[in-house]
Amino acid sequence: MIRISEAESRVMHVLWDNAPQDAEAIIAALAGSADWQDKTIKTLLNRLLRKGAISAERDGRRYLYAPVLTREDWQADESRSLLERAFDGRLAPMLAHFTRHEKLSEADVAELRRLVEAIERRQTPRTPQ
Amino acid sequence: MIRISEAESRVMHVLWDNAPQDAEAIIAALAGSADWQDKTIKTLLNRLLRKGAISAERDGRRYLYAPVLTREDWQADESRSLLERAFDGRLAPMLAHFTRHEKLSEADVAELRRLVEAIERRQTPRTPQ
DNA sequence: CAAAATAGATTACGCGCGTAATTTTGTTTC
DNA sequence: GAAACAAAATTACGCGCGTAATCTATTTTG
Repeated sequence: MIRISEAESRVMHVLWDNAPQDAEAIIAALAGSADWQDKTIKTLLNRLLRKGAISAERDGRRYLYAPVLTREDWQADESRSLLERAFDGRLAPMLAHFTRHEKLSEADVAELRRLVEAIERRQTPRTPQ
Repeated sequence: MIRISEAESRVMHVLWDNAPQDAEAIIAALAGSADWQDKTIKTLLNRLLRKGAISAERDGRRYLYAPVLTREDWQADESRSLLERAFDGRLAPMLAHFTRHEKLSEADVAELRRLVEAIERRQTPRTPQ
């Protein structure tokens, strides 16, 4: 599993939103959110490359970078890590935590209800045939 | 916010399950799960002390350690961190991820349904008065 | 073509972490 | 009381991370 650091993940977000991009564009995209020198971002790009989290295709004198690790796979890795580390792998307590401790908008609640119902339909066919 | 490392959190789990305990008991409790020398665990205890995550009360020639950081607070910190880092702070996509990608037992689903309904009762009183 | 600019590659450096070993201090035993 | 033991305190060390600066090679400009 490709493990990326917090700082590296911020660079990944830029590429997940739009790829491929060259270093200059990535630096520009991060100018607002992160207070980093351009060299810092180059370092992060190189580390991501070495880890195989992104690819680099030469384009003249520059490289075009693109994600290899997908956002979904990374979210899955991080989520599973939290689940194991903090909730002993048990999903229900974790979901209970989120619903109790995070403020849910009405839209969140509606979404959650839809999810539950979708799962129930898939999992426990209520009236067979 | 008290930040503890992965290894440190394993020591915390022992104390969350049972406190106070002396170093020897903690070492014994970890003997099965972690493959650590006793010195390693002592180091982790000292780091947790310096961070203020645990307390140590002298008891003869030993210390009795107890959590200061609670399991619930730590779970909340870690959960929020994941939510921000990986899901841009938006809860619905995160919940969707969990329900889609993790295998839910029937008990999980039932629990989830109870949660949704509890939230709905609290949040959107369906038929006022 | 020489000089300047620039993208990328290499190197840097302090800090926390994982993983202990060594040293000190206080207690128990002969 | 000296020796042995044990618990705690201190020190160690390589690695990744955050955060760059410096070096190198190539392109652009005058």
